[in-house]
Formats: sequence, C-alpha cells, structure tokens
Amino acid sequence: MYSSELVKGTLRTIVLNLLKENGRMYGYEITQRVKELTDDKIQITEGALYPLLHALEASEDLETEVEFIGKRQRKYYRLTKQGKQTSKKKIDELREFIETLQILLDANKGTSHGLIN
Amino acid sequence: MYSSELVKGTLRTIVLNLLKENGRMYGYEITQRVKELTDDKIQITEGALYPLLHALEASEDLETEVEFIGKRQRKYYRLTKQGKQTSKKKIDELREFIETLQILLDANKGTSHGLIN
DNA sequence: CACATATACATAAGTTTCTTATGTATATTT
DNA sequence: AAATATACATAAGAAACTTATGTATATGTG
Repeated sequence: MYSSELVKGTLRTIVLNLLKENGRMYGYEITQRVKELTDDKIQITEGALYPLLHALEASEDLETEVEFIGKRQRKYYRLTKQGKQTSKKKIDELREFIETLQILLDANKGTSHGLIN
Repeated sequence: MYSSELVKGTLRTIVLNLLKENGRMYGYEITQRVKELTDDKIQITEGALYPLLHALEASEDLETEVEFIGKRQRKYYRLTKQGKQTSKKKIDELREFIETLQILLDANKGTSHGLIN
C-alpha cells in the first residue's frame, strides 16, 4: 500500500482514465478494478470515490444511468464529450508529470554526491 | 505548471531526494533548484516548503545549521541518519508508485476500447 | 438457516497539506 | 532611489482526502 498522500493527487486522473478505456463503469466496479490492476497496492476508498464521481457529474464531465440488478441499484458513469477532453488533458498532464519526477529523482546521479548510501 | 494536486503528494519526497543528493541545502536554494531542474514546471511555494522543513526537523529526519552571509541568515538542512532511511524509503515508494501508475495508464490499451478518440 | 462476507450506494466529521496572503529584513541591480 | 532578488517565517482558508457510519440487497458457508 502506498502512503495516501501519493495517491491523493492522482485519483481523479485514474478514474477518468478507467472510464476512457472502459466506456462505462459503476463506482464499486472502479474500486475493484483499481485493486486488481495494482495488485492491491492502490485501494480507493468509497469516501473518496463517491464524492469525486458526484463532483465530476456536477461539472458535466460525467453522465450517469441507473440500472437495477434484481432489486439492487447500479449507477453507471460515462464520460461526456467534455469529459473526454478533460480526461485527455489530465492523462497527458500526469504522463508529463511522471517524466518530470523522473528527471528530479535522477538529478545529480553520477556526481560525487549521493553515491554512498 | 502542473495542477497543484499532483505536486502535493510528492513534495516531501522531492525535498528528501534533493537533500540526499546534495548533502545540505537551504530553503530558498531548494525552491530555486526545483524550478531549474523542472524548467519552471514545478514551483515550490514558501508557504509549503518552510512548514515542511520544520516538520521534518521536528521528526528528526533533518538537522540544521545556521550560517550568516553578511548579515543575512541562511539555515542549512541536512539528513540525519534516520532521515537517510526515511528518504530511501520515500524515494523507493515513489519509484514503485510511478510504475503502478504507468500500469494503470496503459491498462486496456490494445483492446477494442479506448482506441477511438 | 443463521451469520459472515460481498455488493452497492451515500454522507458527515475531522485531519492533513497545501495555497494565498502577509510580514520582516538584507543584498543587488538598474 | 526604486525595483527586484535573496532569505526567513507564520496564519487563515481551501481542497481533498480518511475514518466512521448508515442503509439495503445478494451470496456463500458451516
């Protein structure tokens, strides 16, 4: 499990990316998919996910349709047209950010500093 | 510039890594170094940095020595023995987290989903 | 068939960690 | 001399979580 501060900033992008790749998903499915894909290393809590989904719906990046499995309700989310743009922007930003982080982490490697320990 | 939510979770690790690579640095120097290394894409604000440095000193991951350049004070920070362990742990965690993110971002690429748009 | 676990949603209080604003002071450049 | 850069610091407010709690249906197990 990663420290929660790390996951914090990337949750929104992770969700947008999943929806981009999968067309539509419901909340519980998202939590399970992330668990699977990350081998339990990232676990999205419901208290973080549901408010985020509601916010993305309110900003019109997501739209919903409710279905019933027996008597139990499922709320499916999918990207709106605007949401597809948002998701692309966020995903590109995250990829660039990762590159920048790697530059930072590798800076000064190969100098006399930091080689011991 | 990256959205602040992205930078949020990584600030502590970035600072610990810089100190690991550079031996000792003072606050203002850290802000400038990060600006340089990231080509202005990450700018650490003083309101974020100084409280963080104080917290890392309180937790005994950092120790300080004050020097004077003329009449102006500089407060140098360096990793303690414990801080070196903390920094290694945090840096390793960040590297792993980046790998996990890349798995997530590349999941489902190559299926029929997500190829259009 | 009772009980535990899994599925599925939701919200609220509290915490952490930043942003934004402000303050103080010295040094350098124009 | 005035603006900008260097150098520290703190405080109020905002954002985005965690943790706890609540409701309800469905499924597996001894």
